Amino acid sequence: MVKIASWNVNSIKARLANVLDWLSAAGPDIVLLQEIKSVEESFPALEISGLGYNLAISGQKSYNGVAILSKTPLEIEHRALPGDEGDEQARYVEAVTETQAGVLRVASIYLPNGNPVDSDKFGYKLGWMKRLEAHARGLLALEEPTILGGDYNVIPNDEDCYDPAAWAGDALFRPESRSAFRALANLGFTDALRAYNAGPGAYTFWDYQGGAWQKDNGIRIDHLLLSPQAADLLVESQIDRAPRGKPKASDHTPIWCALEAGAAADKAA
DNA sequence: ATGCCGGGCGAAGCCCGA
Repeated sequence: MVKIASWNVNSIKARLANVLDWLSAAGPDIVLLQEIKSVEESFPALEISGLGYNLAISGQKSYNGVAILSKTPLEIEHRALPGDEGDEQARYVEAVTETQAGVLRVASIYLPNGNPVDSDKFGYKLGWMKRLEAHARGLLALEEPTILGGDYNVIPNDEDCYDPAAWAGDALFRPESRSAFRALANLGFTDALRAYNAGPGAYTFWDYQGGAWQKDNGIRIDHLLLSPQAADLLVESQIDRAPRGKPKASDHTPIWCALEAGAAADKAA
């Protein structure tokens, strides 16, 4: 079984102890990190490789930054999302790795927030999503097990939000954002969590403010999208709430899925 | 609640996040 997780850590330096604790406790094989807020040179590589992980990093000073950790060696395919050479923000890294469930292609995605919606940030978000859809179309044509995971900054449906009315108009909830997310998913991806968990209350983010965690005022914005070949291997997917309740927590908590070779054959039998 | 927290930067106070 290969366990693949995604976690927006909101600074890898501020979160190092929490991240090391969780890696040791949960033992994921592959981890997609977002908002590391670090360039590659100052990423705590020694500490993380000490737990047996190989690294693929697309870093940036102060903002953004994504990484892939994997217990099997990584071959980097892309350090940025194709389609705009002028885009300087570190929000995408893609690699392939040979696991016991076969060769997997994984991408760590930090999709732009897009607020405020009357600024060019919203246009940047929607443009970024268009580029992601175009790239994902090409990835699907490869017919490989592929996982596009990360902080999508999109609340897909009303049930993914504690109070839809409070989020109406927000860039995470605007019809344009949700429509773009559906267009991507509808190319043929499986939302791993929703394959195993129906209904409301499956949140991955709780604001630091207003006691959101204590009140469970959460939203689901971190997603694992699986190509058909990856979905055939899917055996489980969950949100791990434990890290959000720890001291000095990130405002996001990890989401993970498990893939197993021969899962489709087992399901059919 | 267009920032109540929290992080980066850098050494006060602003930028940014969702």
